[in-house]
Amino acid sequence: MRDVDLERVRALPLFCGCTDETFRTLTTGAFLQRFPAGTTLLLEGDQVDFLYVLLDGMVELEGTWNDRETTLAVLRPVSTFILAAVVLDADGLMSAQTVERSDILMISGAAIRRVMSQDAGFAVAVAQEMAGCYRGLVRTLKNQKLRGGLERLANYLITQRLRQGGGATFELPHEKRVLASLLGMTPENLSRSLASLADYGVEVHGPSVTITRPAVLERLAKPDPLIDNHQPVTDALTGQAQQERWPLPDRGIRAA
Amino acid sequence: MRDVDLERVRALPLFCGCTDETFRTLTTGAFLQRFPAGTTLLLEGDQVDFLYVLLDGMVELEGTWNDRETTLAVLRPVSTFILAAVVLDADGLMSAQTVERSDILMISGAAIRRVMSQDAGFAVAVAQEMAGCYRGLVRTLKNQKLRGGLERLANYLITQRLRQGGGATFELPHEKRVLASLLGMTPENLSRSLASLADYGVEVHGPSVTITRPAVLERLAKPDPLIDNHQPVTDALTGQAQQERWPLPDRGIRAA
DNA sequence: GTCGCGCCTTGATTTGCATCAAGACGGCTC
DNA sequence: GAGCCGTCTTGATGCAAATCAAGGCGCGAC
Repeated sequence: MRDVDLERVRALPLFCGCTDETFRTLTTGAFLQRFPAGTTLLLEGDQVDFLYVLLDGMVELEGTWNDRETTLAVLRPVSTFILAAVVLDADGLMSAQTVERSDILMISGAAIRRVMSQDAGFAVAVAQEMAGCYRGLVRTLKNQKLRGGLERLANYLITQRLRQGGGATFELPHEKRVLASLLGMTPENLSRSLASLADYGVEVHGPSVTITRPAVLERLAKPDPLIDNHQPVTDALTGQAQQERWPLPDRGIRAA
Repeated sequence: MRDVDLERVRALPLFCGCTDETFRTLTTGAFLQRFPAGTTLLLEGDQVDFLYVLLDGMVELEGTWNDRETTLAVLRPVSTFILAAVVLDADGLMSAQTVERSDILMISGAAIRRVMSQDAGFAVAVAQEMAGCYRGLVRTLKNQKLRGGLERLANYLITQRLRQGGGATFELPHEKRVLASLLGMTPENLSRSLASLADYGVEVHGPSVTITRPAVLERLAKPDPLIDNHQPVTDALTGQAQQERWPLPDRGIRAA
């Protein structure tokens, strides 16, 4: 495994608080693998033996029931996934497959569980990461239960705009059918909803979206910091916990 | 605080792995309080200063947006809540209110965060509890996105039957309007859905439900271990992590 | 180039669910 | 007891979303 990759992993919130020894223990048994697009990494119900760390590419997490299928999340580097199943040594509740060719680091789950009880700093980092993932899901569930399809889409666009720098034009990060599934609607309905957002200043050309009147769109979307995480995504902030900690600077002051 | 209450807390998965010193640190600063029914313990967006432990009574967790409201969970003793916000020192994403008169132990969040980095056993327990909560939410989200209202209700009834001993007759644990909100439907629709389940051998008299032909109901509900957690609730198994660990007996053997 | 195959879009139709409205029932106060 | 309020039920209606169906478009294979 290349040093540059090791450093990227070491910089993850999940690993930056652990001891060198812990990190060495975890990475010596680990291996980095490259998967082509469309590879199924993990099937719902499978025993989970590894923690996965996405270093490059894109991964989709999905759930199925009764021949239906839904996208639960789409991951970008650098992210870890199925940590919860690893912590509890339980079966995975979702499937994972690559969307693009992806570089993925696989770390022994047994090693992670072993090391947690020896390195409190690492255990704390795992707890924080899990808490961040949990809060992300709470947001998703509220989004799903409280908003209608058009509102979910409008808020998604607003969030994307901010995450991609806040300019008027940005790119949809996935295929539209994936986006539809993520938003809990059919591709047909996503298409229609995008069309009807033209009235609110949204122009769509293929994967490129331009929001001409943000204020108008916001009046429809009613974004809410308790549902939408508008944190800008920077290189410095990876991992679910960090994303949930924002905006914590002033909290730190309050607590001090 | 009474010794008998202290012991119940000590026996929680979250606390039974920590040192005596950790436990003493956490509980000396804590206080037990009794709240009447309908008390709001915590409002969405509030800063969270305490970990709450429900010792007696019933608590509802809810989320709101744009004058809409949805129930995210209903808790029974002994449960902890808002652990994620405590771990990350973040604002709460949901409101909490008592449904019945409730005895609730409040433990300093700052103390919890402090103690985590000193007691690896405790930090591991927190990580496991968070992982269990996370997996519970994944199940909820799949339930919500993949199934229709009638299917959610049918599966809810099957789960309740098992949790209450598996007899043909059992009781709905909450008011029907709360149940409706939990299942993501209106009270009107819950009423109609219950009525239409008569065709599948479900008899309802007030809060009491009888399932006369479980096989027929299951053919409609198609329960799935990756969505429905059919673990029987016993006194020995409290806490989200433990509930997610079942059925682990044979996993232990495989791993050995 | 031409074919074929996904993806996306658009339209027509049906279904599921929310909403609106009214009434039944039980528990409560006075 | 009468009156009231909240819960639950039932029916009528309207809207949102899924489904079904057809066609356009981009792109790679050959």
